[in-house]
Amino acid sequence: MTVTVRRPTRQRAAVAALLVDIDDFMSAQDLHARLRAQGETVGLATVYRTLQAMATDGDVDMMRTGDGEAVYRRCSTGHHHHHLVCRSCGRTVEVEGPAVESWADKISAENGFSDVHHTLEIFGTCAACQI
Amino acid sequence: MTVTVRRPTRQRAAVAALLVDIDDFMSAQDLHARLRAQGETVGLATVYRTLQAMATDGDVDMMRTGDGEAVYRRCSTGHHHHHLVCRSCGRTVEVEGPAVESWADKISAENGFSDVHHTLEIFGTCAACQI
DNA sequence: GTCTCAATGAGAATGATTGTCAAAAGCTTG
DNA sequence: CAAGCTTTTGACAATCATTCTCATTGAGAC
Repeated sequence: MTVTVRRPTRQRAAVAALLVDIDDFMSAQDLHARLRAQGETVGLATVYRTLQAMATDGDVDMMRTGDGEAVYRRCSTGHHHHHLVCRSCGRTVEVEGPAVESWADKISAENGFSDVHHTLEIFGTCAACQI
Repeated sequence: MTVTVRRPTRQRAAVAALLVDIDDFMSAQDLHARLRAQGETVGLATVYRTLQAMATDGDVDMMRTGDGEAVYRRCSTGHHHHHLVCRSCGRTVEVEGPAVESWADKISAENGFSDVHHTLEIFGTCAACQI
């Protein structure tokens, strides 16, 4: 078991803090811009590296928008879960679907696939945005 | 209802033909390189435009790889379906999951989301690749 | 304090994708 | 078939997110 050590730094703390404040998916670029706007001095490359590290550690969720941009969001639970995202305002609801998980496992097994992993996101318009 | 007219051209035919031959997901760059290798003269921009048009028309499936690159594949059915992709050899199996569809709809409705749409892909190692 | 190594940052580099715009190619009509 | 009109193409520039490089800085251990 490999345990990667991550040193706590001011930049890492700033990124984590902003992720707690905002609670919708945000791109690395966006996050960097906001940090700069707040007066924090953090390099763009650092934001990318930090987000990737946090995603690897399971501290944030990473998702791809329709045009392939990576967006991140603080993860409320360590559980495996999926998202229901409003395509208009970005509001996100974390959802779980045990049935989906077992369906994916069954399908994989039936086709001889092992070591499987899946991605599932649902996009729509939330109640507040469909006025 | 808007009906977009698309003119049949040599380039469009070449792309379609190659997609029939290869039956795994392929990126626009990759497709372009293969066409060139075959001696076809097709511009890269044209390949991108053609693939996007075909995806819009539902003639091919578009998916994003783990690193955000768009990959395309000929669609065997017009039905809504998902993919089980071997992360090693790229072999793809089209799968359907009625249960997943209804689960997604239910979850969306419960949270007040409308006009929903979802993405779901399963990645794993196929039987042939796990030797 | 000092030593060591991970972390940072500025900017260059990469690489996919899109935009531009003049030239070429499909239809349609005469 | 020719003319006219419109879409499509292609070479190349432009974007833009992401990664790389490498000298400098900062954290933790002793």
